[in-house]
Amino acid sequence: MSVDESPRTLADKLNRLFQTVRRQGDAEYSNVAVAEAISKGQDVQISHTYIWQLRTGRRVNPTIMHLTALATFFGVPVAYFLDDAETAKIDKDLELLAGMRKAGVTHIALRSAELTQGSRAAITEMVNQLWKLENPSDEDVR
Amino acid sequence: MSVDESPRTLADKLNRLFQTVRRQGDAEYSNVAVAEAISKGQDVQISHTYIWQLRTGRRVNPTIMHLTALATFFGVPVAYFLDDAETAKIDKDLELLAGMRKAGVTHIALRSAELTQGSRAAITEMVNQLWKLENPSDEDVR
DNA sequence: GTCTGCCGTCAACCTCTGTGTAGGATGACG
DNA sequence: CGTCATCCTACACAGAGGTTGACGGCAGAC
Repeated sequence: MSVDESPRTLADKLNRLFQTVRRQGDAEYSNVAVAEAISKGQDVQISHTYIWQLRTGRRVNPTIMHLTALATFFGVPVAYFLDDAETAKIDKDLELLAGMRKAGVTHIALRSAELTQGSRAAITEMVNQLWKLENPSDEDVR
Repeated sequence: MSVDESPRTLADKLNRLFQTVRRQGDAEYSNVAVAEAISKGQDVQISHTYIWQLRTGRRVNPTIMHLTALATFFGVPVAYFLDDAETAKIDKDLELLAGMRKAGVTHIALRSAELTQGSRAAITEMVNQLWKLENPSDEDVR
């Protein structure tokens, strides 16, 4: 894995954390140190062996309990471990959705939902036409 | 749990999703329906019984694989289940989100958000007219 | 009525996550 | 050199995560 590239697997992400988050600018935390710190600091038990398995990709499907414990220790949001393309896409939609409140689109959406099939189709068509008019460059739909 | 309060436990959060995210404005998805949809749509196996166990709080510590599968199905980021701040934020949009999911409306809403002010006004007007036509009894709601 | 289909519930079961424990490698200190 | 300490690695196994299959309840169709 090159240094300036985004880590992709869970193991990569975890290793990246070990590599960057250090105490006093010293050497990396050891698996044992992290396991002990978590077991004492939070009321979650975790073994150094298991951390090693996660780092080496031998185990890839931890429970949310252990994942949050690790995230908490390294001071990153849990989403750090889960953030993939799919999540990014959903986030984008949600962002747009939130912005729609201000734009007054909420009304359109909620009302449209209560219309008959035919009326909705008409609205869809109209929206599409207007959109094409205003976005001549973009060819296809998301 | 009161309706306008943010759900706290995993079970609560999951139930909230079932309650708000429905198809065609109909009844809630059944556990069986969700299990089948996930097993077919994504390449993740999950049993309806297990979904029930999660909803009733009998199991509280799922693996990230199953959690992401559920989040993906309901169209929310995985962080919804894990980060309470994120949960509160998303909950606000959930009602709107539920409205969007009804047939054809997602497209209308998302596209409308990208239109110019004038076009949006035109659409709004058209929707309003149609809505009044189809709902003669209701004078002015919401 | 009863048949069919789908639902939520339950308990027994199986799979795999996560642990205990120990081996080998390396470096610090005497 | 030997000893101690601490690390990463390995592997068997306990037990929690997740599944299977069956039961009773409830609605609609015949």
